[in-house]
Parts: sequence; C-alpha cells; structure tokens
Amino acid sequence: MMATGLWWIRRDLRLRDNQSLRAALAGARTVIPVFILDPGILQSRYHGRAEQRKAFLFGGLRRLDEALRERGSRLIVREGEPGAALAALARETQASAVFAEEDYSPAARRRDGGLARAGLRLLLAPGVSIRHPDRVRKADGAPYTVFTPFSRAWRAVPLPTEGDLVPVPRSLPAVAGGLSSVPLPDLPLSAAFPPGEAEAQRRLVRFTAGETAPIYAYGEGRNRLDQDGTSVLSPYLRFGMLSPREAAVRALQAMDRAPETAARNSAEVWLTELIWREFYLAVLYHFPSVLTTAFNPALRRIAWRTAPKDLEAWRAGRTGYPVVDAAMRQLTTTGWMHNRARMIVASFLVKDLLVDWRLGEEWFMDRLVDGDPAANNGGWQWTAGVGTDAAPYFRIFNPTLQGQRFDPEGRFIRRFVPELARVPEKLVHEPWRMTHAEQEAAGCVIGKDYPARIVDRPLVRDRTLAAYKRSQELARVVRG
DNA sequence: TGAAATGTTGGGGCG
DNA sequence: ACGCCCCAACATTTC
Repeated sequence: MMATGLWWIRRDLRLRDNQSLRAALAGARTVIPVFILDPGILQSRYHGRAEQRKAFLFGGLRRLDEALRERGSRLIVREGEPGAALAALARETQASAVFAEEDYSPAARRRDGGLARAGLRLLLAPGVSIRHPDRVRKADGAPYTVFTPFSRAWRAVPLPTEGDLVPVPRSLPAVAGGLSSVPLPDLPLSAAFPPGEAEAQRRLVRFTAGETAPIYAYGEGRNRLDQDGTSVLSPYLRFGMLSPREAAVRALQAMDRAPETAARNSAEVWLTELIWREFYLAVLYHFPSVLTTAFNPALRRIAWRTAPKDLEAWRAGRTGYPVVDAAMRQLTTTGWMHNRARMIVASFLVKDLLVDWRLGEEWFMDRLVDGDPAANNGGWQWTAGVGTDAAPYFRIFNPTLQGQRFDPEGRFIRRFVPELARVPEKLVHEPWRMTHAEQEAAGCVIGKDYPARIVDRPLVRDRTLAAYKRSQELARVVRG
C-alpha cells in the first residue's frame, strides 16, 4: 500500500458508489481529493461560456467539500494544466499515484494522456458509464452504430444490483493543513438545479420511490411538456453527483416492484434512456470525429444556409412558433430543456431553417447545465438525420402539431412566452390564425407583441429535402 | 422518438 | 330492402 494518493475529481462529484474513491482508499493510506480548474477545458469550444453549467459544477464542488469535511477530509482546488498542477501537488504531498474515474471524450483522453508525460501514474476506475465502451461490441469486435442491437448486447450482461453499489466511506483520512487551495469562482446558479449529491438523491427518490412514482407513468409522462414527468436528473448524471449505476439499480428495483405491467414497462423506458446515454458515450469513444463531422459520409456536403438573423431568432426564442420559442426561453432561463422540446427545436433549426446542426449543438453546450459532448452531439446528429442510427432525414417535426399533442392546454407555452398568456387555448399553438380583433383582445398583435413566423414551413420542407438529396448525390459522385 | 397525402373500410343517412 | 354517398377512422405510402 502506498502512503499517499491523489483522488482526482473530474465528473464524479459524489461519495456514493464511487469506484475511483474506493480504489484510492484501498490503494493509499492518505487520500487527497483534488479538483483542477483547467483553462484548457473551461475555455474550450465546448465549455467556453457555459456560465450556468460552470456555476453548477462549482456549486457541486462546494457541496462535495462540505461532505468531505463531515468525514474528516477536505477538497483541494488547484488551477492550471492538469499534468503540471497534479505533478506539483504530488511533489508537495509525496503522492505516488493519481486515482480518477475514466472519461471518454477526446478532450478528456488527451488530458489524461498528459499525465504520463508529467511523470505521474494514473489509475483509472469505471463509473462514467455503467458498461465500458470497449466491452459492448459485436461478435466481430466492431462497435455498434445502431441503438437497438447495442441495447440488446448491453442488456445481455447481468445488470448491477444493490450489492454492487459502493457504500459511502464513514470517515476519510485527514488532509494536511498546509496544502494550498484556490477559491472556486462564484457564479450565479440556476434556481432550477441546486447542485450536489444530496439533491440528486432527493430527485432520484421522488422519481422512483413508491407506487405512484413518476417513473411508473414515464412512458407517457416523459413526452408531456406541461408536466413534471421526467426525472430532471441529467445535470446530476452529467457531473456524477449521481452514479449512473445507482440510477440503473433504482430503475430495475422499480421494475420489480411495479404494481402492474404498464407501470413496469414505463420504468423500463427510463432504463432505456440510461442505455441511450451509454450508447452515445460509446459512439463518442469509438468515433471521436463525430464532434466535428457528420457520422454519415453521404450527409457531409449539405449546403447549409448562412442565416445569422434566423439563428439569432432561434436562440432568443423569437421564431414566431410558440413551442419553439417557449423551449428556447426555457433553455436560457433554467439551463435545461425538456427532451421532447430538444427534438422539436433541433428539428426546427436544422430542417426548417436549414442551419448547420453544429451551430445548434454549440448553442446547447453554451446554455445547458447538463451539456455533455457525447449526449448532446448524439442528439443533434440524430435529429439532423446525419448520425448513427439517425432519424430518417425527411422526418420533420411540425411544431404546431407537437405543441398540440404534448402541451394540449398551452400551459408550457404560457409559462415561458408571456406574450401569449391571453391567447385563447384553441389557437395558442398557432396564434397567427387569430383575427386582428382577436389579437387586439388577447393583447398579442402578431408582428408587434409577438414575432411573425420567420419561415413558411410548407415551403422550407422542399428546400431541406433538396439540400439533403444533393449531398447524397455529391457523395455518390465522389465514391463512384 | 413524423407529417401529409392517399387509400381502405364500415357505419349510417337517405332516396 | 337496397344501393349510393358521405365521412370519420384507421391503414398505407411517400418524403
């Protein structure tokens, strides 16, 4: 056993079911928890602004520090390039190894590679995903690129149980008082997402515990924009304030305890969402180029429109399509967007405005508290129809129909688009159909109080289908 | 984890 | 009673 090891915290801000912390405690008598403020990541293309996500991360680190102090330890924060910063800390503390949870994004893997060059021994433990991407492969060893067979293979291996979860250590070795630690930046938090492991546990319990838990209505509830039918756990999974393995265990327990078959199936749908998360983590691990390029080679030559005004209207939630605008404003005000809304606004940007999906991906990374390169990129490539197991490119969401189906009374609309508060329920998803008198009566004159539609949908459909077809033809010529 | 156009079916009103 | 038409509901096809 070594005398001292560093527990390098990256996206595992928790004490429950933490395999990296367990490895550190098993391998070293003294364990020093450390977080590195890395300008290379905090100022990167993907995490450059992302104020709300950084606020959530820093808040989560404060909560973690409190939990560590309750157990006799504390968090050390250092700033700089991780290899250099960790090497300096290792010299100060005579630490002989760095323990961390393995992360799969290209930036994370580059960063980890830098540790060996700094002369540090890095010991990686699983935990970001339930199954390692290397362990879910086809018979011939190739990675999966279609979700359904991936999920079948993923589920063929025995699933985790309560007994697999690593308990919280009762006490932790003390950290010497002399070690310096830099203060964390103080950024304004989104009220919708209090950071920390304790909050993640509260949400997990709310969602999965008891016979009437939302997980049992998730099959339908997850689609409703106007109801709290989802787990709202994504930011906590993003930073490991919740172990995905524990989430899967709770889903399986809920399935076992389900009062009837429909409820059981609903719980299974949520488990499937966790498997989608695993799928996109694996896709990014095996195909890191998806961060810059469409997975489908035939759809890499789409002539995207350069339309700064349309893009800005989309970002600001001023497209004139109520469900799109409500969702985009939800994103900016809360740092989160309902998953169905993500599909609707993504389809609108890519298919209706014919704007490059990467610009939408970037905006989501700027605003989302849960912004994760793997899941976000996977979602955008899926909606754009250019990715692994993508939606057919001619599948175009109609925002009016989606709104009517999943926000029937317009409550979601009215919550985030106050201009539409007094529009009659019947027309809240298509306010442009109000007569001028009705617009006056509702205090919502189109073009004055609420924007006129920025595109004529039936027309843009042909434009998009033509652009996608043209890309396929060009690709065929190049291949042939 | 589409939408819209088109096709099919079957109940009911009506002459 | 019967055929005809309308149309809603559902199914199929196409993008």
